[in-house]
Amino acid sequence: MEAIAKPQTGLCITHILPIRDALDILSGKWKIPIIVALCVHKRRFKELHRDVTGITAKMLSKELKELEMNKLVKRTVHDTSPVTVEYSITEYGHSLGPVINELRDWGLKHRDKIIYHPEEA
Amino acid sequence: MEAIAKPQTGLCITHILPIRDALDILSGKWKIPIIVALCVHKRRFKELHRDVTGITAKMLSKELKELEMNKLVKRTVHDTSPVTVEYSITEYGHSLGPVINELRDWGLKHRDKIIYHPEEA
DNA sequence: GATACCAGTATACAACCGTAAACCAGTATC
DNA sequence: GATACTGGTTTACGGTTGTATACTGGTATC
Repeated sequence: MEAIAKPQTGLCITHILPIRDALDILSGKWKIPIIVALCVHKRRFKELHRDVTGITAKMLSKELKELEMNKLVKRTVHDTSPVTVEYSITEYGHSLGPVINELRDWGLKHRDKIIYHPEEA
Repeated sequence: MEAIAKPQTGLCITHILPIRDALDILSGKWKIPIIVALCVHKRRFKELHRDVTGITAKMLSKELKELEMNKLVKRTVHDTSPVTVEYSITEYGHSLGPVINELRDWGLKHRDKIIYHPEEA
């Protein structure tokens, strides 16, 4: 790369990099649906598997691990028999609320636009 | 990739589906960086290729087509020689502003958290 | 003993995302 | 003629994402 900083370097640091950070954590088909489901109330693995429509056990397991690593979701093992595992959203996970709300608002508006004005520029 | 996801019930319709719609359109490594770059000012292909650090021509071409299909970006061909092509953000593209701002805010806060409180729950 | 539920794993596979590099036509400059 | 600019496309390839199916071990129920 170049030794001399490009003019948009400032733009990158303050505008693009944090967005990439956020997208890295939230990307993929399932993470946000899982978070939304857990925001309503905590759930066990099989309950999540049923409630997050279409996800496979492998993906659910993988996504939950990543969300736990990022401190967005908490995994609690209860010493019952058989063992039950409970997933809940952390306080930090709740900090995603505004992001999720904006995404949802935009998605709803977009859906309206697609349905009612499909050909409009 | 479907423009509109399958019909479902309750929580899904009002909360999860619109988020999926939004993510379908914005997903991937490059779309939001491209939109952010174009928000600053319109650019030609090669300029974008230089300014969106790391993207390949193939991906840039592909992403621009998808963004154009979704009316977020406008492609204008100028009858110069050689032909110049100009990409600009549409008014509809600007409607993503709040989403991008929230993502950026959260990404900045997350970065702070990772840097200053890496072990905290 | 047979079945079912719990929380996942294991394996195999397909599709998509993304990279690297070469290549195209047309115009202009050296 | 050689090179470089314009805006891309083509080919080849690897890595990740995501799906499908089967399976584990322990407990409880029928």
